[in-house]
This record gives sequence, structure tokens and C-alpha cells, in this order.
Amino acid sequence: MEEQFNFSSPLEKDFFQQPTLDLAASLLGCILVKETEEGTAAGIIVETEAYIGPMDQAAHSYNNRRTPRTEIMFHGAGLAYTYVMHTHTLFNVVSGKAGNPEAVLIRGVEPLSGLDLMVKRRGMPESANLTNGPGKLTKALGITMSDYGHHLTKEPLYIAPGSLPDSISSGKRIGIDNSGEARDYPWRFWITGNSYVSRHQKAEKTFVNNGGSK
DNA sequence: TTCAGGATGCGC
DNA sequence: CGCATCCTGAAA
Repeated sequence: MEEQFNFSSPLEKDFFQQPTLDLAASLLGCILVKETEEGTAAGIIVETEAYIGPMDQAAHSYNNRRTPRTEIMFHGAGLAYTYVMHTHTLFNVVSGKAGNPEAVLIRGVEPLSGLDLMVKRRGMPESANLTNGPGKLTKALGITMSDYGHHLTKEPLYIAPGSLPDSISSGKRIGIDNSGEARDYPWRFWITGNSYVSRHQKAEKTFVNNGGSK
């Protein structure tokens, strides 16, 4: 029998309008859903990084660099920015006002449903290794370059509200060692202690929530 | 630990 | 053309 998944409705456009650093933190705990003909897979976002193009040397859109690849980042918050690095597709949520090329990279998710599909796509048994990295989670969820420019408020690729994390940590971003002083910006956010975070690193700050839901 | 894979962008 | 990159899996 076909399994049915009922997530909350997708987040609305307004959710994505917040400042990029706030959005990067707010996305933690939210649910990333991808529907394909093979089935639906979804995961809880547990790790993000902010890229603020105009002044961020680590961003593809640094200094407002505008190319076919970065073009979508100029078209407003809530769009999907996917790109290929070596052999892997990476997924970002565009943020900022139209004309400001900013985005949030999704670096880790915790499987929530469609686990069998993720195992099949990754060709390995269930473990944190399934989705604990930006290139791994796109493969597990079935996110590809065909999702480039899709608005994340609707099927087949969307973000739904989840639960508020108990604690959020922040620190330096990963893999940008040749980006001048931007390499040290504390623009990486993760759910404290979650095992689907891509790399363990000392937190510069930790924020504990008091309760509530989102 | 090193290294290849291979899309994209940039500089020569 | 050569080289670097918001990465990953396999080899040594």
C-alpha cells in the first residue's frame, strides 16, 4: 500500500523576506520536501550557511557578479538556487530583496520520510552519511538542476514549517578557506548536537530557545 | 591522508 | 587554454 505523507502547507512567500542571517537560522527545524515520480522524500533542515553576495567574498555573487549561474539570486527571496560543483548538485534558498544576490545554502537534513527512497538513491544503508552534507542531501532528496529557479512555496519542491529547535549554534562556514576575511564570518548555523550536521566544529555562539512552535 | 571527478566562471 | 571551486567517495 502506498504510504501517504501529510506535511503542513508550504511556508508562504513572506517567510523568506527576512534578513539573510535571520532566514538561515529560521530555516533550521523546517522541513524540506521534494516530490518526484519515484515518490516523496523529506528531511528536517539541520544545517545552513548564509551568503550575502554584495560584500561576501565567499559568495558566487560577490560584488554582484551576475552570470547565468548566479542570475536567479537577483530575482528575490524564496527561489531555488541550485548549482553543480564537481559532480554534485548543491541547493540554496535565495534570500534578500530582488536585486540583492543573497542565499542560504542547505548543508544537512535529518530524514523524515521517504527513507527507503533516500537509501535507494544514495546506494547505501541507512546512516547519518545519507544526508549529512550539501551534496549528499540533494542526491537523497532527488534535487537536481531542473529545480533551478523553482519557487519554494509550491510543489514539487517546497519548505514547510517544522518544530523550533531547542538550541542553535553558529560558527565559521565550511570549505571557503580562500575567501579573504570572509572565511571567518560566523555565518554557519546548525541544530546543536544533531547527528546530521556535516562537520563538527566548535560553536562560537549557542542560542537556547525557551519553547513555542513555528 | 591524497586524489579524481566534471560543471561553471574567470583570466590569459 | 589552465586553474580554482560553498563536495564526495575511493584509494593508499
